[in-house]
Amino acid sequence: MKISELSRSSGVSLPTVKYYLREGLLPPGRAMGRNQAEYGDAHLRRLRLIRALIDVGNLSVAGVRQVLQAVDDGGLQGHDLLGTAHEAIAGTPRADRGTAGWQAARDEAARIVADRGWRVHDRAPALDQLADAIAALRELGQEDMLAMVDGYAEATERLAVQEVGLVLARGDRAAMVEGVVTGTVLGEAVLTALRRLAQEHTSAGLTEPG
Amino acid sequence: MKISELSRSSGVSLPTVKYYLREGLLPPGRAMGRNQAEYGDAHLRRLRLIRALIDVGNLSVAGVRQVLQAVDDGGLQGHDLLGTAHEAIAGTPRADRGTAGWQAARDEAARIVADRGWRVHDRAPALDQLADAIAALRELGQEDMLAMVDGYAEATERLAVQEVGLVLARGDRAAMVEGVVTGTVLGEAVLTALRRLAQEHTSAGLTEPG
DNA sequence: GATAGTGGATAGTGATGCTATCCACTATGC
DNA sequence: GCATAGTGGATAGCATCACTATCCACTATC
Repeated sequence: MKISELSRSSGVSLPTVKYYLREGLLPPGRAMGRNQAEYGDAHLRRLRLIRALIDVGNLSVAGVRQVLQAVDDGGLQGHDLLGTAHEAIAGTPRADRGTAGWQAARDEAARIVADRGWRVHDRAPALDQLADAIAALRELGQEDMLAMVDGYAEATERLAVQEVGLVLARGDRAAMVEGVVTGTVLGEAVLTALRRLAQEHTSAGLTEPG
Repeated sequence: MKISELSRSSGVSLPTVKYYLREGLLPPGRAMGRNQAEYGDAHLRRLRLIRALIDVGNLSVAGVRQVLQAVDDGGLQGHDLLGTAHEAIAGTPRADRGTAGWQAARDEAARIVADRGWRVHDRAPALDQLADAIAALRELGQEDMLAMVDGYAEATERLAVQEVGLVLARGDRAAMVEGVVTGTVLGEAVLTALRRLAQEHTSAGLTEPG
């Protein structure tokens, strides 16, 4: 497959394909001459994955690169890969990390996790993100919302068992790796979309006469 | 309170406060003279809300403006406000909407919702987002992940009842409005952070010997 | 009366994610 | 065998976004 065909069959514009090649998101094709290279099905798949991570998962190009490097790192096991994926989707940290209010929220986050008996790395980016959200809720005087935390934790724990089981069920490593990435990023997109729909339905039912 | 004090006590730089004023995110202060205005507690609260939506909720400035306009629109009831919030956080749509694969995914999304008996507006942005994610999963050959959809829907439905109940429990309209916005946006941040932590815990437990 | 600060306007900045153009060269179709 | 379309590679340009900086005439405050 030539680069133009790769572009056509993926729906990604040719300059953009070249851009991804430059940025190292897409591995170079097999060189067939000075100015000719052959791209395969793996490239097409990879290109689709890139677009999904960017469009659906809202990852930055840099985040995608990080994820893909982890995917390509044959030495990485499932669990470490998950950590890398989480780091890549973490995004820019809030400015107020380090203030007293944030530290308190961070402690609260650690306590929530500990109370559940969850064993997570204490430098997990998600802990900081949880602290960000808790700090913001407190700062805004919306602490009553924190009553939801238990429900969220309970639900996500149950779901995580299914999710991890699903990925492990695949058996071979390559498929598991892809499963971790897509499960983490696209699964999140599915979950939040469903959450919004559920909210809409429930809010209509509880606040309207019909 | 003068603008400099507003800046200082919110932690937002003065040029940025001016920028938010220009952009209409922050209402102008009460003019006390040609070049002097008075800002109150409401401005401080609003500024904190803006930062939370931007930093924690990953909203764009335009999205924040949309949300805040809805918040300030006294005529909007709880349910419509929720819709507006969902529109504001929707972001840029995927390019491939309209392809056959996407349409199929969109139909699937509609069916999932219908099977649950959820009554949602059929132009809800979350339906398109769900379709985006489903289409991406199918395109990548990760359809086995769709087995999670039931679990997600079940969980989010249960949570939505609690969430909506929590907001309704507030009684007065202004507090409910703030609750909808923070519950939607910051609640999502809390949920996804917890999801990642739960995954990490579960993955460690199921894939490692310890 | 000096000075620091104000609201308002306008311009500049850095990052990001492409997009466009140019180049020397080559596969391909006639 | 030769025109032409396409190639890999390099470099430059562009639009958007979220600020950030500067300037201004003016005024509150010490």
